[in-house]
Amino acid sequence: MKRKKPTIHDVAAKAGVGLGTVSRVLNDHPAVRHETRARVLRAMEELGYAPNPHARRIAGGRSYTVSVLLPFVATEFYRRLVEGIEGVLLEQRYDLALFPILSLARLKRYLENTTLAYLTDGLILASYDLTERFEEGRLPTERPVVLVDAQNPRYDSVYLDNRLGGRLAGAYLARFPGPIFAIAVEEEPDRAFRRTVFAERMAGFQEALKEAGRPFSPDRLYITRHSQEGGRLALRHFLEKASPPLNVFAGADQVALGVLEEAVRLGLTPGRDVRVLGFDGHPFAEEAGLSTIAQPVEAMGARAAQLLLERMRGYQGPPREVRFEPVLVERASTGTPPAALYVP
Amino acid sequence: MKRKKPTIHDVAAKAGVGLGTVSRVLNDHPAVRHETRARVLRAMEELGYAPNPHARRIAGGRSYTVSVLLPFVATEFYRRLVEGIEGVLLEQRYDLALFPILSLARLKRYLENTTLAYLTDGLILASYDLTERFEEGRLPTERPVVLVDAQNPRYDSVYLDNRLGGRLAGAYLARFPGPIFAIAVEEEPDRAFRRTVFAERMAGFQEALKEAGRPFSPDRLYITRHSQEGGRLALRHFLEKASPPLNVFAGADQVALGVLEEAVRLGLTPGRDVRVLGFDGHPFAEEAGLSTIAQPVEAMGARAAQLLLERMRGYQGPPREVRFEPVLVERASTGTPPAALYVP
DNA sequence: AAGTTTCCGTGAACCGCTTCCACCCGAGGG
DNA sequence: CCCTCGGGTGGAAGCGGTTCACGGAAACTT
Repeated sequence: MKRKKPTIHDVAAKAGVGLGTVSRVLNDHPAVRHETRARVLRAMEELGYAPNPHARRIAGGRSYTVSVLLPFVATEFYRRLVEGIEGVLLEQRYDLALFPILSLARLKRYLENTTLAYLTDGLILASYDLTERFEEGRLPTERPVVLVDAQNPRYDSVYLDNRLGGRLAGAYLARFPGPIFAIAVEEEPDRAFRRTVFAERMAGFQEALKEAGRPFSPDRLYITRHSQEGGRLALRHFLEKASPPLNVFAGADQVALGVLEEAVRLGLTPGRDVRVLGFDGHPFAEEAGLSTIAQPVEAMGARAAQLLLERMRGYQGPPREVRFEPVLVERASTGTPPAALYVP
Repeated sequence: MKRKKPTIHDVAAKAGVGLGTVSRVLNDHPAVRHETRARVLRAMEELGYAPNPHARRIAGGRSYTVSVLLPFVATEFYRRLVEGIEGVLLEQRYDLALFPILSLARLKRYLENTTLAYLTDGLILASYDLTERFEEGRLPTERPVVLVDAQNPRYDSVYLDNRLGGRLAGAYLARFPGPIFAIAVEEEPDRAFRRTVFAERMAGFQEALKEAGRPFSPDRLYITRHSQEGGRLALRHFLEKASPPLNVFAGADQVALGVLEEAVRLGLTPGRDVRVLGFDGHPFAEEAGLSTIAQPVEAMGARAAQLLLERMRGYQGPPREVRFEPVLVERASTGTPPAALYVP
């Protein structure tokens, strides 16, 4: 005997008021006498009533849910990003629904406008700038949209200045003796998933090296997947071309970690024989004593959520671009600060 | 001049048919003449019409969306799981919405029944068995529910026999000379997030060792977080108690990787001085030459999705428990099969 | 040829909620 | 004492669909 869920009608009946009043209570409308409101709230409580987001949305109200479209890679970056978004949303009693873009087939589905993803109150698009795949560069939704980790002239966007990050890395490594190598993360073969962040980091890096009078030669660049294994392979490759000490800039912490490990495995001392600089500033970089160009991922997520909330509340201004700046964090892997990388 | 989205009415008018007919076309109802159907479809096409999931759901139909509640930890396990689920769903033209349980506060929110998560066509609950937090152990939803990576007598569930996995590990390591150590992954302090999988693995492990006549003494167990760093610390700890060769069973691949690295760093040879066996069978284990107790995560996800689809299509039988069995995969880290762990 | 079926279609009712207009009532103004 | 005004409230209309009772026409029956 499964009792049906109570509706607004049940609440109205129980509280002895009209439907409109219940709805007003639900939406914090001011024109309800305090005493009436209390009565309605009590009725809801007793019935175990909870409003139906579908119905609210259909009726032109809010569903109090925000969609986040993201590549669901099991990576620290997205964990941190979602955490940042979540923090702000939770505070405002909003819910979060994640829509992973796992495959090209799935992407196609998101390009149609059939999905729930487009029908919540707002949309955050992470990393992939899908807009270019639509006519006029607009997503098939009337709801507010914010991009994170991507730039776009048509929508609010929050991004990291990756070029600057690359420059910081270049300027820093240029100060050390020994040849300088770099590892770029390879782009997805499929154009749909292509991103430019890694390319930007490398561009900035080479720019800064040039300015420092130590131009970067292309044969010192190694391109690999976003994995530790990639870092390992890279280091071995570099060691065939030059002998220690050498300096390595990896476009991602994950990869840098691989370099570090391979160095140890080969009996080299990080920070002396091999200086390694990563990019991301993920928590595990700290554990590993990895110097890195840190990006404030959580803050970026939070900011994106804030921008979205403002739009959802009616803000109509022109698209805003919020630029975040990465910061160089020195640790043992580049040999400068704390004592040793590794204290047994 | 943003044109409003076309509705079913627009389609009906354009195609010169009634609303009911359009709806029937939408739902693949057989009682529509072929020619009429074609006309309606053409009208939809021309108008760029797409049905509104909220409205469909509200009207008692399907929203063609499935929710997955999961701990959003950036770990291979969940990536693989979601991939498995996604594969089946996509095939059936269903969408997937992820609801991350990031914090206790968020969990509380999911315990209320306000969220969208409970209002899609079905629900997959990963890892956390939230049911015990509700009266009568039932989630606040009438929709079908399937649990993965957890067992439950009230709902369909798909799980791995972790105890068996532990037994496999125990029986295998018991064959090698040298002391046997184990690393367990620590449980979340908060009861809400507590899981039992790691405990089960260890229980099976100790059981098998005992049966093999090599009972496990508790002081050879090290408990740590689910990270590589944890594996590192563990190995150093073990080396204080015994000298190589020794055998280590880690409750998770991630941790096992840390052991492997630390071994190399200390100049020990994996597979000879230190034999390491992980648990999970993630792709990176293969790259690293790590022996492991592999679990078919994708298959588990796929199966869960299938069970859910069956329920959504009306299957009414009693709860089903689908048990998956892990498999031992031997690689270089336990020294037996392929030549060397590491080929420069 | 009239009575049944079968096949297709139609549109009203309804899902659970928001919104808006109408209405009531007591207070303040003339 | 009559009017106006505005806060508080009730409920009809409508959001975009699904469903179901119902009906017209063509295809079968005797």
